[in-house]
Amino acid sequence: MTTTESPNGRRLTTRGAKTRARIVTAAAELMYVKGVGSTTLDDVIAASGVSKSQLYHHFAGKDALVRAVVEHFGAHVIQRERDALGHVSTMAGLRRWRDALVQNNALRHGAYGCALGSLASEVSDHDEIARRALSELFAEWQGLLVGVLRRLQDSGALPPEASVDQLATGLMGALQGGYMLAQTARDVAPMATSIDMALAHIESLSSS
Amino acid sequence: MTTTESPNGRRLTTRGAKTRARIVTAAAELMYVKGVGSTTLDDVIAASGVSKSQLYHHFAGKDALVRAVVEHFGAHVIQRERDALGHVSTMAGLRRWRDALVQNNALRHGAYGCALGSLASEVSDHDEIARRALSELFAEWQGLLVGVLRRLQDSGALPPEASVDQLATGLMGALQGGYMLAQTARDVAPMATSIDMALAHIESLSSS
DNA sequence: CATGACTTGGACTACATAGTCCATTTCGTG
DNA sequence: CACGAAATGGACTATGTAGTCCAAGTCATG
Repeated sequence: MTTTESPNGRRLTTRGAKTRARIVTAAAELMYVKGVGSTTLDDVIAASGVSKSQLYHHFAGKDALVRAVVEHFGAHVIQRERDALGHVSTMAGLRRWRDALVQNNALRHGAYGCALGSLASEVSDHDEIARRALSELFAEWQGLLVGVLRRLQDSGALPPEASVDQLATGLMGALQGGYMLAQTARDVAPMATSIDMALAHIESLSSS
Repeated sequence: MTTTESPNGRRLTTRGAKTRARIVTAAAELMYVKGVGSTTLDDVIAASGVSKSQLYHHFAGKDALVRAVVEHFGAHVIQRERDALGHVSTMAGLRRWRDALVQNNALRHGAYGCALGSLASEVSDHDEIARRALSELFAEWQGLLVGVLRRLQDSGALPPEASVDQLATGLMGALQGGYMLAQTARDVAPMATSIDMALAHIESLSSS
């Protein structure tokens, strides 16, 4: 078994890394489904099958675990969105992206919302560090949208004077608001409608 | 002192009603600022200056109190929005409505989000009854927006074929998403941008 | 003004949960 | 193989929180 240097200089065996990963994935799943507040450390222990001392060995406390979960979801979502948006350069591609998000959410009747959005609204009042991390993740996500819009602009599908930053912000807002309405209504329809309106607006700019 | 009949047939003196109201307003304030999860009943007792037995006399438990808070905020928000939107019949009026919401939120650097939205994302996983109440409140709010859009339609500012229901959903999504982004970024700018995009889209429909 | 129901105060209990501690096991390294 | 550091197991403590209980006070009503 090899050992690797962790960022803070502590040694960490692959076994330890595996344990840490098991804790984070179990915690992430629970916090996504039940919410951060009603996920207890005992829940995490039971779900991951590790002992309490392992958890406290790897994390200073619940806040540290929550921050690790934020990073975990952040990496996952950004990766997913990078794959989904990285090479999109047409309105049709953007609509396929919309379809994928909506259909993925429809599987659960919109019950759980966006992983990052749910974390954000639950955590940002309470943990300044986590709030900032989430804020940067949203910015990164939005940056991917900016990339798409720029490519649209390059291909002439969007006029050069359009403010891609503002459009990306609006699209992000529609997406997150849609998730939230869907979660409350237990129905994906408002999410679809909300994103559609943003996309329709972006598309309408080309013909004006 | 007069007594009134409460809905469930129990007698309730005006003194009792006053106590109940004090509990709800204190709980609402705390839950808005700190979140539902991290507001304890002891917090509510301390803030409202009532005793524990009073709280349990008026409410079956924390869930019941949360539901009362939902109703409280619901009545407040719907009242505010009815005043703000009830007679709006122009795009300019809609923009003034936007300005009021944004400016009101700017006072707190967007720290707390929408009262109903924050409650919704925290409660809807946990309490089905509260979730439904919030869902209906959103529908009512959206109904007010539908009213405005219909008046816009009547005055010719919006074409008859426009789907006011979908536009209202999109506007609601942009609003809620904007609140959320603002809350996470501690900056109202994304909220303003998000709503602006929705309004721009609505306005653009008239000239197409 | 007497009565009983409504209202109030606050101590008390039961329990869940965060966090601590130390003995034991596993594993990399010389 | 021997040693020490990392990793692990699980019991234990402290504390915060929801919820209970009963005695005392207040008020509408006859």
